[in-house]
Amino acid sequence: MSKLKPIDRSSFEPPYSQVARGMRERIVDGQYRAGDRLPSEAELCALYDVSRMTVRRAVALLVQDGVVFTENGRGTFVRAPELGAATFDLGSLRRLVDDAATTVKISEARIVPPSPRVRRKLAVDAESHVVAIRRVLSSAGEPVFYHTEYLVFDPRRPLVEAEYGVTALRDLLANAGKSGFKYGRLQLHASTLTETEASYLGEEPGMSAWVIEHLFFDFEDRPVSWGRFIGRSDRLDFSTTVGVPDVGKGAGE
Amino acid sequence: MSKLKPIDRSSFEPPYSQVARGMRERIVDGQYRAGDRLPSEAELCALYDVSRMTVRRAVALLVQDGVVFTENGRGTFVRAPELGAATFDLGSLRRLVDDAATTVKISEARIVPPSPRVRRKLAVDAESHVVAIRRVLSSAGEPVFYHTEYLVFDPRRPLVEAEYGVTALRDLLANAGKSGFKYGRLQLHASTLTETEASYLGEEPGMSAWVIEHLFFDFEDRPVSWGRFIGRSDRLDFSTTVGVPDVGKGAGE
DNA sequence: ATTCTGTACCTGTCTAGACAGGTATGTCGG
DNA sequence: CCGACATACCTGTCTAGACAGGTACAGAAT
Repeated sequence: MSKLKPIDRSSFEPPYSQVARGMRERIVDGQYRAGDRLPSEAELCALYDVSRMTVRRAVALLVQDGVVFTENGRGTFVRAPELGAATFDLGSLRRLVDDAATTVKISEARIVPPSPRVRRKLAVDAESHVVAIRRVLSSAGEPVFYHTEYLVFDPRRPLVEAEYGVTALRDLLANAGKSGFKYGRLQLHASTLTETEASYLGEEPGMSAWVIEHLFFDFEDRPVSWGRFIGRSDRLDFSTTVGVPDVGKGAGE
Repeated sequence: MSKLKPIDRSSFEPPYSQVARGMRERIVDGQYRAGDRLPSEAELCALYDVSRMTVRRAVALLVQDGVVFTENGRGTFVRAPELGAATFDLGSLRRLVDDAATTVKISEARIVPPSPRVRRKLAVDAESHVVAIRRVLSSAGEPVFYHTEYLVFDPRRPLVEAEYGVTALRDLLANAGKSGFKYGRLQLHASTLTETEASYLGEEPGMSAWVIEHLFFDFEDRPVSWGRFIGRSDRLDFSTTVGVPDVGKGAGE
């Protein structure tokens, strides 16, 4: 066990990241394999000539990435890639909305009495009203997603037209900074296009599609917005990796 | 700004977790809202009477959960819930396989010449052979998932029958400890059941379904296993939350 | 009025050491 | 043979302090 890769103190990359990258490389190389125990923190301190907190931070990075796991009193071990540990994110949906070539057209925005389903979702009675918004998201002129949203209508605070537009959607998806929501629940479904949805998207009914259902709550835990994104299954990319595919990504904070 | 909740030094919950929970509660209460700046680390040190590293660990927990974000030189701010930041995991698939009521039946396991698609996925030529495995996962007697897998056949190392069975699948999904894979790529698709798939699952063709496609690589970055899980869309739960739904979950390590 | 600069404040990073508690293992006494 | 105990090693947690570098703002120089 020798000091194979000493820390470059003049580098812009801080030591904890260099240590993490070094260990990651050894795992990728196969020097340490699934189940193997890594050198103890004290040993790594000596190997890289850094303090223990720095080593622990490096290890914490690898733990966070699912590359290794620690057991109290035993050591740090390389984790085997697990299919069940995979996570998928909505990155491609976010990219779609952030893309300049994406346009949002509001096909409908009016105050309606709530349907039974909307009543149940938004926990409102039949006498109240909701704002129904339907949008079509297009990328490069081609319709990609059909979005329906129902907002609890508050007659005391009439909303500005702009709030239903593109900005509101962008705030919902990307960083809002200021949104009236406390939290939201999301569900991902596999479904098929109805005739209405297919007509909006220029596809054929029965085609397999994604449904992203979202329900947002205000600070009093009352539901205020319920809606669904519906789009062709090939327009959203849910792909991910388990294990240690490459090293390049471990550097950024 | 007073010491509202002093740290309980006799509690089993370590101080860093108590601090994180305290700040989380204040955010949930609406005391701090999206965009607001939290007290600086030095202020939190004084408020809770702990060292700065303890405060930083607490903040790091909240950052990891997406509750707050930090900006160098400016401070720590409450993050607004973003739909685009949502992540989905395969927890329900893992639970399904871990469940004692789940059975795995191998409907086929034999050495076959690879189809063009399998040849492409596994990067093998037409002269080589692959092991084709088809499994049906049932929960409480009811078929839930249909799994097809193709393994590169290595004649030098004939595999044990058991490796194709339930154990191999469990290792693939839950913690394996020792697997021959270095990493894997996963893709989630929305699709519809073909006639073959529907017959295995006791459903009707055309029904919307999940497809989880997986491709695993060995330590020489060569693909060794390609396969797909196919199942009814209502048998996998892809639900998640954005923002701060509740406080109870912040305690565990 | 504009630009530059110092300063206060903030997060980011690192150190050296300390104690607690879990884990594995060997030894000793029964 | 076997259980109890001591011990070495490991990760988990915390402290007090230090320096670096980014940010914002007020005041000085132009």
